Amino acid sequence: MLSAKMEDYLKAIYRLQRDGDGPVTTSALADALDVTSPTASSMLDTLEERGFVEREKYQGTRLTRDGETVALEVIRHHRLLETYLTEQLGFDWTEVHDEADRLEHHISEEFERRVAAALDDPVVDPHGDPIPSETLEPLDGTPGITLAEQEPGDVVVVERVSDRDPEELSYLSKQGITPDQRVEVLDVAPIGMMTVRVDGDEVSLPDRVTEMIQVITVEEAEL
Amino acid sequence: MLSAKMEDYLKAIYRLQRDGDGPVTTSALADALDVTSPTASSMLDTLEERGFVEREKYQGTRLTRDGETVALEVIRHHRLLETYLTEQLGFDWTEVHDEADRLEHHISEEFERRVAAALDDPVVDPHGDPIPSETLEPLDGTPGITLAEQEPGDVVVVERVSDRDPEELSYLSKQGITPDQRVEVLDVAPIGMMTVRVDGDEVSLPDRVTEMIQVITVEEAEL
DNA sequence: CCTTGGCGTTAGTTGACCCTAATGCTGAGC
DNA sequence: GCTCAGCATTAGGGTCAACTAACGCCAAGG
Ligand SMILES: [Mn+2]
Ligand SMILES: [Mn+2]
Ligand SMILES: [Mn+2]
Ligand SMILES: [Mn+2]
Repeated sequence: MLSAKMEDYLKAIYRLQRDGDGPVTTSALADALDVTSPTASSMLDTLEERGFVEREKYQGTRLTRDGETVALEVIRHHRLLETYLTEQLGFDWTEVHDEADRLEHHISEEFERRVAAALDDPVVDPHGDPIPSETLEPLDGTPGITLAEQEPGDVVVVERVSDRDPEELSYLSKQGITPDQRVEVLDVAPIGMMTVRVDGDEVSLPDRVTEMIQVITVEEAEL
Repeated sequence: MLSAKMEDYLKAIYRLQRDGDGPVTTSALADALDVTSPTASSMLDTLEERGFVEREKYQGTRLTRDGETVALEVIRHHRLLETYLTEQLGFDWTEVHDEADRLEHHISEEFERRVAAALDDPVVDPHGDPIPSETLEPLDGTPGITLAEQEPGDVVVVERVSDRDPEELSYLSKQGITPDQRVEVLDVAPIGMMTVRVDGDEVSLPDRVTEMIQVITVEEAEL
């Protein structure tokens, strides 16, 4: 069987592969997982041996279909758990990430099925992230538009908010920036910052944050 | 922090200490955890070093107050999880043990609180086992009466059914032997077996099973 | 084309958790 | 009081997943 760590590696490779272009470098992976390169490198050996990744020496790593399936499975667990903790157990949706990040490795398929059923088979989690189906079909990999790309006067609707940093997430939530929220861009400062209007209030956000907020047009949102 | 294994050791020592009389022998512990004696012995060294157990060389092991607290914590997690899985997620109560046995080591205190609240702070789990309080007060250690001790003609009410063996549990459940069920002893055979009437049906059970079924008198049950 | 800095891999170490084989203790029966 | 069986501990090893230190590759700049 796979250890929790191995699942974390596969999940991280999946993300990096989706966000970047070519194969995933060892150091990017090490960075994402907060381990040293040698540690990542030797784990990659193991994962290759078991058929979850393919590597070209010095040239980076790609997931095999098996590896992608495992990654999608873990992501499904994670997002179902976040949804469940939020909607059924009353967790604040800014606080669920760590809990889901641990439990995703420890629940059974039966647990997964029951949770999905209790939630009526949801297709997105509370951050707006898509939940892989039970059959683990690959997710649509097209990047989507971010708030950072918008210009003054543009009005868009928040689709997804990254859940990487709980503090950031909590702050955004307090400012009213959550999925389905309508946002108007007021000003783009040349110092890597943007001011938007949300629910009547003005909020300023640095680029590193607006880049993590995925949006759709108002027209798309009405569908 | 404590590993899942360490928690399992402490839980096992707690049980053996409660069921037996004196300190827990290394081989009994090894048996319970399905490891060899040397393995158990060296884990006990570690647990002693960390202050969770006290040992007298060759004379056995006892939990310290800290060790008991950890054991109670894990047992609380286990029993809350079993109750939650059964009552809120629709698991069959014969199938929850393994799931709870893994998850008990991985849920946060926040998760524990939310689950307890969702269940209205239950005091017994679906097998009839008492759930330690949030403050982890020691549980009442008095043994209780078992079905095995009853004689023909006695009528009692099931209080607790052991959840150690899922198959056994499933069989008993199918026969209607669950907490709060009234049972009449019809016959005690001299070959280590007993026949009882449950809900109109006759059921025969070997001693090793009736010893694991804790009962109370009909009068006690009415309180 | 050769150097050099950065990244990747290899080698060796550690800690957790398991094993088997050998040795040490203890108490019950002679 | 001695013996010996049974249990406990010690010794020695293995695997897994992390680490640090050392070494190898490679591409960009001189
Ligand atoms: Mn998340
Ligand atoms: Mn799954
Ligand atoms: Mn149980
Ligand atoms: Mn707890």
